[in-house]
Amino acid sequence: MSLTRRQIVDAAMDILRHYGLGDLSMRRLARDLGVQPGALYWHVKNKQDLLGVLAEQILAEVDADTVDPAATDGDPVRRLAADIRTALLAVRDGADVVSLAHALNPEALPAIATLRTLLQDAGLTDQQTRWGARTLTHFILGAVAEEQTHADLSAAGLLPENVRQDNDDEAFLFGVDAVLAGLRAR
Amino acid sequence: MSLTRRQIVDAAMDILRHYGLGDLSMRRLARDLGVQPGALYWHVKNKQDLLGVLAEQILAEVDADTVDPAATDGDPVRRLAADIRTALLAVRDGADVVSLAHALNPEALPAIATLRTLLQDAGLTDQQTRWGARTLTHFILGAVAEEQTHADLSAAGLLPENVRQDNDDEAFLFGVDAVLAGLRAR
DNA sequence: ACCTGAACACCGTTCAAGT
DNA sequence: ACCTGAACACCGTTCAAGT
Repeated sequence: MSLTRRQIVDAAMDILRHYGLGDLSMRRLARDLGVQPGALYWHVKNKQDLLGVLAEQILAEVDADTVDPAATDGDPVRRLAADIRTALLAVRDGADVVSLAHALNPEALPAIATLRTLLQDAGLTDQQTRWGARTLTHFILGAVAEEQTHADLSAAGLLPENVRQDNDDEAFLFGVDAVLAGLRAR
Repeated sequence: MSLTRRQIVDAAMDILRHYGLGDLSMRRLARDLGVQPGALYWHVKNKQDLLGVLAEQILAEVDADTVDPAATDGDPVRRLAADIRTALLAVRDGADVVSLAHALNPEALPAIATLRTLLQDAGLTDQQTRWGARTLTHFILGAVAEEQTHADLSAAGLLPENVRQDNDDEAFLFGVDAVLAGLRAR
């Protein structure tokens, strides 16, 4: 049986989950698959391309939950933001991976496109929707990336003295709510 | 005359300005300075340390402007945010460099600490201040990083089809204002 | 069609040894 | 004190040649 794109993506996801983005190299990936590095390039354009696929996969189950319109608890945007955060936290350096992918190709991530749709539905103008979605996206990715870096640092060695252990869940929702309140106040 | 920490930092800043973060390697830096790579490690702990110093320098002139309390035009937080953005935009990949530094050591960047101070002065509670500052910081760094990535991509090759050329200045201030309005509505 | 072998052009960091 | 030389353990990517 020959190597598969799926196998490559799965092995990459494994490295990400267990060792983080710093350990995810094409060579390490090839080693894990028992194959020469060059073999990967038959199935995948390059590393960026691979990271893009990983980013999509990290956010994949988010939309499934969100399509469900029956949930009546709270603001839908708030819920989607929380779901995205959960998905990012489920994978080591998830926020960094998605940030990279998002930087190179926004619009490619459905979960984030959905943010827009929901804002649009809430009755904002087109421009408010676009800029509002960008504001929220930057906040979400930045906040979770900080959480994960913090977690990595305190797991590995010392983090620089200040162990300001804020409640991350609360802080996150505080930020989301602030942005949403601000958007509606426009 | 022997090599100096200052020379190293200045040469690094030069590479950053003209070629970007992707070209800023310790070996390239050594080559530019006419010295062996190992020599750098006498003056600088490691690359992360160097990037931290660069981040501080990128944001250095921001505080100078902001200490001036005589300016009466508009919200001081809004002005500071705009000043930070300007400082970041002045250097290639400035937002990425500062994001890296901020991830590894928040509190180390005075300009960003000032954001907190200003929010505190505006009469928010301690928690609102901390979380509000985080929200704003993530937005600022994320928004400018996106601007610069976009600029890099359109300068280098093709950016993926969608040349959504929004007005970045307006979009940025829109985001800042939304967050600020949201904070005050709490 | 799919992969190996081998190369090209790089990295960050350490450290004995020199001056 | 400060730097060189040389090494260690890596990178991403390409591509002729094999099967």
